[in-house]
Amino acid sequence: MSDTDSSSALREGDAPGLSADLDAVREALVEWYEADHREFPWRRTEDPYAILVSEVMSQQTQLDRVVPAWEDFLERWPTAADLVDADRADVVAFWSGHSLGYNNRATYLHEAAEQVETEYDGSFPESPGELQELMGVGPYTANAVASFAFNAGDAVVDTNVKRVLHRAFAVPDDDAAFERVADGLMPADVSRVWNNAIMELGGVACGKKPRCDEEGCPWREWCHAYQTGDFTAPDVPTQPSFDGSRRQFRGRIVRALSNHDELTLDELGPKIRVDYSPDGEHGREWLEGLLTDLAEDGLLDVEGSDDRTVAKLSE
DNA sequence: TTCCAGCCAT
DNA sequence: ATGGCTGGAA
Repeated sequence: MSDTDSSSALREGDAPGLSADLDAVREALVEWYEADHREFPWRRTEDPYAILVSEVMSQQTQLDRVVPAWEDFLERWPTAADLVDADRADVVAFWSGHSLGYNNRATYLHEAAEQVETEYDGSFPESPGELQELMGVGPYTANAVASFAFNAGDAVVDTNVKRVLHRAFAVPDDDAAFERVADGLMPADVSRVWNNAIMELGGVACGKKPRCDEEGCPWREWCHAYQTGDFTAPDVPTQPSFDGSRRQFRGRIVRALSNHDELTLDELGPKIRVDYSPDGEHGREWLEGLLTDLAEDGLLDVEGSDDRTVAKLSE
């Protein structure tokens, strides 16, 4: 169920292609998932901390690349209490060192662990609503953790689920409609297996390139796209190119500082771009702007000014 | 080029 | 409501 619209029934036009035989649709998906699915290590635990770590890492990062990072992370900080005791600089350095991207997610995770320790005495809340109060945890992640750790989540709606619902049941490309249909489709008290199953379907059989027959999609007999041959997916906004972007330089700064403890502007500049010159277009002023923003994101500490400015990863 | 289990700040 | 954040791989 959505955080914003907790008890909405389906509306006219939400799912013109949804079969009347809801129970058959539901059963087919769960049976398909249980018969065969990818093995990820976080699917073998019910520890909410371990699951939160996997979910935060998985946001915009391919799952195969998350596996080794997740294993290393939990070996280093096995519990939320261990993570709270860690220096934030070490958590950020770990994140950067494992090429997980979006370094501020490392700070969110560290902050969330602190919230669990101080506000919940070390034991995770179980409801999506409370989970969503944790730093870095939005509607998707709250329902994922509630589902996979406690079997107590509402239907998740991510890009996989949207694509599946849009194709299978002709749900219009509208967030509220996706929420209502996802809710209406999920059987009661099975959020753990259900949310795994529907995302598995979107990841394996109903990806950008559909593999309906190869993967034995359980919904072929009801699927609007399978019948019409129109596998259009909801638009995913395209990102501006990464090369030469501001994000690229933020990433390089974090990586440089995780290797060098602390650096002045003129030491750091040449490490992140070959054409750095203190008074040039990409000089101290430019670099200081990036550092200030990174500091506001809680990733860095910056002290001093002008040529004596020194940056390091935050404590 | 485009994609990938989103969330936060404004 | 919109922009910013990351980097490896297909």
